[in-house]
Formats: sequence, C-alpha cells, structure tokens
Amino acid sequence: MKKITLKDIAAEFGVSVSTVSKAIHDSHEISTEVKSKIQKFAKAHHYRPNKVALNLLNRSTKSIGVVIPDILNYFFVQVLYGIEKVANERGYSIISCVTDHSLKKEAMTLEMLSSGSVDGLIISSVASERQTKKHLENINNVVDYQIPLVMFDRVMDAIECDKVIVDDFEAGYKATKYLLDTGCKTIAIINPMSKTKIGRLRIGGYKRALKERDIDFDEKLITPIEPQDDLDFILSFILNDKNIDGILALDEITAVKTMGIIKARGYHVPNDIAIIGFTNGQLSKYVTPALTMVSQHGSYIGETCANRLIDRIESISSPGIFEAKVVKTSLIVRDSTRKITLG
Amino acid sequence: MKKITLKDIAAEFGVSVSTVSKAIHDSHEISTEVKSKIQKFAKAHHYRPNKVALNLLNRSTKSIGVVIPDILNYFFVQVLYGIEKVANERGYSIISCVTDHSLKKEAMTLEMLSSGSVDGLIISSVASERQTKKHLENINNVVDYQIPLVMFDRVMDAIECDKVIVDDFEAGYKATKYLLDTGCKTIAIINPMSKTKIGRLRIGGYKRALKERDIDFDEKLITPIEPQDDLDFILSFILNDKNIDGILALDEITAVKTMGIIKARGYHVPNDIAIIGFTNGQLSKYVTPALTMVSQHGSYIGETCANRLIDRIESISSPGIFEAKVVKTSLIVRDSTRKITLG
DNA sequence: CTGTTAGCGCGTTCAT
DNA sequence: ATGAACGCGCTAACAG
Repeated sequence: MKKITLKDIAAEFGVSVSTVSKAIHDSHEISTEVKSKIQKFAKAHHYRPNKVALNLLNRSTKSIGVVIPDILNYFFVQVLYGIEKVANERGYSIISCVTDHSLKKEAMTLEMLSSGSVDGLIISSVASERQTKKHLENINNVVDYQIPLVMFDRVMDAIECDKVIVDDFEAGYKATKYLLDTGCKTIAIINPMSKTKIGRLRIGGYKRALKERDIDFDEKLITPIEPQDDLDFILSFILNDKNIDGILALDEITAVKTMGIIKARGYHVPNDIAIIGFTNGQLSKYVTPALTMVSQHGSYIGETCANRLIDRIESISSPGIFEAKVVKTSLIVRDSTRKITLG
Repeated sequence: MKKITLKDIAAEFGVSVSTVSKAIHDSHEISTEVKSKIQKFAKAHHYRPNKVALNLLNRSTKSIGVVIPDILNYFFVQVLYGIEKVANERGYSIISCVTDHSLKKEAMTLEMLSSGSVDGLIISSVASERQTKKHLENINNVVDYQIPLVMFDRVMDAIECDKVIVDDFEAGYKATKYLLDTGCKTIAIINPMSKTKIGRLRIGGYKRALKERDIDFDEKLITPIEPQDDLDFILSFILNDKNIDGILALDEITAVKTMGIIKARGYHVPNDIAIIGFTNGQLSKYVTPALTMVSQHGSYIGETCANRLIDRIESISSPGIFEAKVVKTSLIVRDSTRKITLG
C-alpha cells in the first residue's frame, strides 16, 4: 500500500483537495454525507497528514535536538531521560545526537540541527574548555539563528543562552567536609577531568573545606589522570608517598576502579581509606562496599532543561534575559566512608 | 538576527529566487560577480537551506526513528550507540523515543513517527508478548505505510519485516553447560522476564543442556520474579529448599542483586554457589566477585539494525524478502564461576 | 546568463 | 456546500 495524500483522496472522489482537507478536519462547511464517506475512506487507507508538509507550513517541528558528548555515560543518559520525559509530556520529540567528545562532530551536528530540523536545542558542549574561537563562533551562529538554546553541565560562559549547571564547587566542598567530619586527615583527589572547569570547581570546593579546618593545601595530593593512563601504576605512587586516608574520585568509574585497586592492595575501605565519588550512577550502589557518592540529579537537570527550552520556544519566558539555573548536589552516604560520630 | 531565506536574499539584490538558489549552489549558469556577491552575503548572514523544505521536496528526511522500551537499561543504550554510530556514518540522524514499557505510548510513538517524520524505523516492541490484536494492527499499519521497519530483540512473529535477534536458546544452553562443566549439579534460574519469549528460549537452552547430561528437569528450580517482588525473601525459599550450587539470573541487575544477597547470607561465590547473568553491561565487571555473563553484543545488534534499515531505505536490499539475522552471544568468564578443570 | 513556472503536501483564505 | 488560489522554502525544468 502506498502512502496516501489528500490529493489521492480527492482524485478518488472527484472532489478538490481542499474539500478533502476540510472533510477530514470535520469542518461544518462540508455536507455530512461527503464528510462521512471521505472520513471512512481516509481511515480505511490509514491516511495521516504528512508531518513534513505541516512543519513547513507551521514553521515548527515540535521537536528538540539534544547534543551530548557520550551516550554510554550514565549521567548523560539520565539527563536524556529527564528531557525525554518532559518533552514527551509537552508534545515534543527528541532528536538525539552524540558527539563522541569530538569538536568536529559537535560542529557538524549543530550545523545540521540548526537548519530547521528542530525548534530548539539542548546541549552539553565538548568545547566547554578547549574553546576554539572558531567553535565558539559556530555555537553563536546557532544562537543568532534565533533558535532557542539551553546548555547544561558543560556550559560556555561566552555563549549567551539559558543554562542549567551543577553546583560543583559546593559538591567538592560537601564531599571534602564529609570526609573530614568522619576523621580523614589527608585527602587525595583523582581527577579524570583535569582540563574542565567542572574539575576545577570541585577542587575549589575541596580547598575551601580544607581552609575552614586550617589544613594546608598540598598540590601533590591532586592527581590528574587521562583515559589511557594506568591507574594502578599511578595509585602506587600516591599511596606510597603520602599517608592518605581519604580519596575523592571526580567521576564514578574512577571511583569504582580506584576502590578496586585499593582493596586489592590490602587496604580496608573505609577504615584505612575512605572514598567518595562524583556523579552517582548505577555502579556505585552495587560495588563492595557500596560507594558514597555525590549525586547530580541528572534526570532533574534534564527536566529543567526541557521545561526551560520549551517555555522559550513557546515564548512563555521573557525574551532576551537568560537565566542560569544552579542545581544543588546531594551526598548519598553508603559504605565507602566511615560513619559520622555524633557529639 | 532573523532566519534568512532565499527570498530575503533575492529581495536584497533585486533578483529572482532561483538565481539566488543557483548562485549559492555555485551553478555555472550564473555570472561570477553575481555569484560572489550573493555568496558573500549568504555567508555573512549564515544562510542555510531550510531542511524541512528540502525534506518535503525530496520526500526523505534522512533520519530514522528508534523506539525502545527503556533508556535507563544499558542494553538498549548499547544498541542505541550502535545505531547512532552507523546512522551517523551513513548520513542519517536519530529520533529516539522511549515507551517506558507502555503499550499505549508505543502506539502513540509509532503513530507519530510513521507520518513522514522519518525514513525508517527500528524498534524493540513492548508488545512482543502481550500481543493485543489492536496493537499488532497498529504496527502493521506502519509496515503497510511503506516505511521500512527493522525489529530487534523483542520482535513479533506476526509482523513481516527485517529482524535482528539474539540466539537466546543457545545463550541459555551455553551458560548452563558452562556451569555443568565447572561442577555444578543443581542449577536454579531466577527469571525476571517470565512473560517474554526471550525468557522461554533461555530456559529452553537450559533444559537442553540438562538433557545432554541426563539430568532431570525440575520445574521448582525456575523462579519467575516481578519488579516489585522482594528478592531477598524469594531467595530464602530457593536456598533452603534445594541444595543449589549454581544460579542463572536472566538479566544483569537480577544477577547483581542475587549475588549480593547470597554473599550476605554467608555463601561463597563461586565455591558454594556459582552465578551466571545475562546481558553483559557495566555492572557485572565491577562487582565482587566479577560476574560471569552472557554478552549479547548490544552495539553490534544496533549496527546491524541500522545497516539493514538504511539498505532498505536506499533499496539496496532486494525488496519484499525479509531477513531475520540471528546474533550469537558469547560467554564472558569472570570470577563468579569456578574454573574449568581440564583433563 | 537570468527569470518564470511548477510542485513537494498541506491548511487557510476568499470566491463561487 | 465546494473549489480556486496562495504560501511555507526550496529546486528543477524550461523559457527567454
């Protein structure tokens, strides 16, 4: 069976296209019998108005583009989940694109999406750090294009748009304070995101917490790592060099791996070394011991992004004034940290 | 800055729309100076052809719809990853929709997607089991609509289309055989997907493996569970009742939870009880001990789906004859099973 | 070289 | 009660 159009139906009954259109929309202008016979035929042939034609007519696609660096990362999936949920409720579809942390792909995706395919864009930009001027310009084009844009998590200050960000400073502070409160003296940081602002903010919070207790900050306790690094090897240095009794791992997988290595080396978690990880996902709950984590509420971030964006699209929000919403984190206490001693 | 169209540019220079179109496409029909001035203007104003208009013109959107029951399930994310990868390489975008295991949502999504928004569909249907006739009809409409469809994992026999499925029978067989080979005598199954064909196939493989060893099948060893069930409570029955030394958990999260409970009850894994889980994801590698799993190669499934679908769309495949591709599983041996004893 | 016309599929005037 | 005409933004065939 071929895809059927108004034209086909019109030909079938020897009437005009507009008559068919009106009949299908149950217009009172059309006689009852013509209406019913056309409607019956349309239903029998599964007529459905061509979305693309309507999009063109309405200059709106009722869909929003989501651009994320990585879909195998549970945090982004959670955000996507939140976006999809709200979008769906409000009658929008999602076009999701993954950039694989590649600037070039991100540029291409933006280019593609910003030419009418979507009514708005939600993005977590790879380029949040290594800000090429060219790329910045690229994103700005999107904004100039009059297409609403919401950035989350990895945002760029130089772009004027709505933003939904995590209070990473507070997260770092909170986690550090908790380790301190539970008796840790020397806290190391394993930092797999050393080049990002997010990483810097978390370390900022860490420093702040130390300062409050008059503990000197020691640069050597901070270890930046890259994906290709041998974590086991790196940890041996850290563990031998200092008398560490607490570790902050700035993402979930690093937290999990770090704990595995530490346990294998015979340390007890949390008695010898306590660990807190960032970005609560699926893993931390089921490892042994279950990891204490900083949760960023990915789904909530997604929902917030989607609501803000759709408000913009339907211009409920006041135009021109952009807002940056800061989402607080919370500490999910499990068994990789010692219990807090009251009194 | 407003979105700019050919018409706007034409007005700007007092030429016709088609001249502008040709100039922008660098047609040889247009004089060099007109071309260059138009091109310059277009670039300055970030002109980009309206995708929607082109879609209407070409009767193609260069995008494919993906419908999955759950995006927080790592298997589906892996499939999505594979699809996205291939689609991207071949110049297609993804519109992803989540049905939350709801038949109604799936019907709505299909309805929405099949009216011109996408060139083809990849779906894992919630309805693969509780096949309402109405719903079947609904999916069949899509097929009738002349829009290419590929089903994966949870497929429906009654739908005629390309399919990519997992060899679940073999998976059940393989896992059971491995437990048997490593000395297990009494193997229980925890089945969180008791209503699906997939679950039945895996159990079929299990029975087959038992039969090969002349072990009688005991219905009581199979325990169906529902999401709301108290696994701890259920396991106490199973463990008390039988002298179980091996467990097959038919999905990852059940495997992980089951192992946690078993360990908490003082059993040693794998010496007292060995465990194999299905659907290898992120979790199983990092729990202690690391779980032996059956991998379904989600990403590969996704790639296969996408390639098949795009071939169909571009009608490289021979039309009319549908293929069902069966993807083999593999056993990833880790530490929740005993070592195989050679000789 | 440039412009006119037509049409993708639809809904919305405005005539008849 | 029905139909013709128009336009959404674009390309392509054809005319000048």
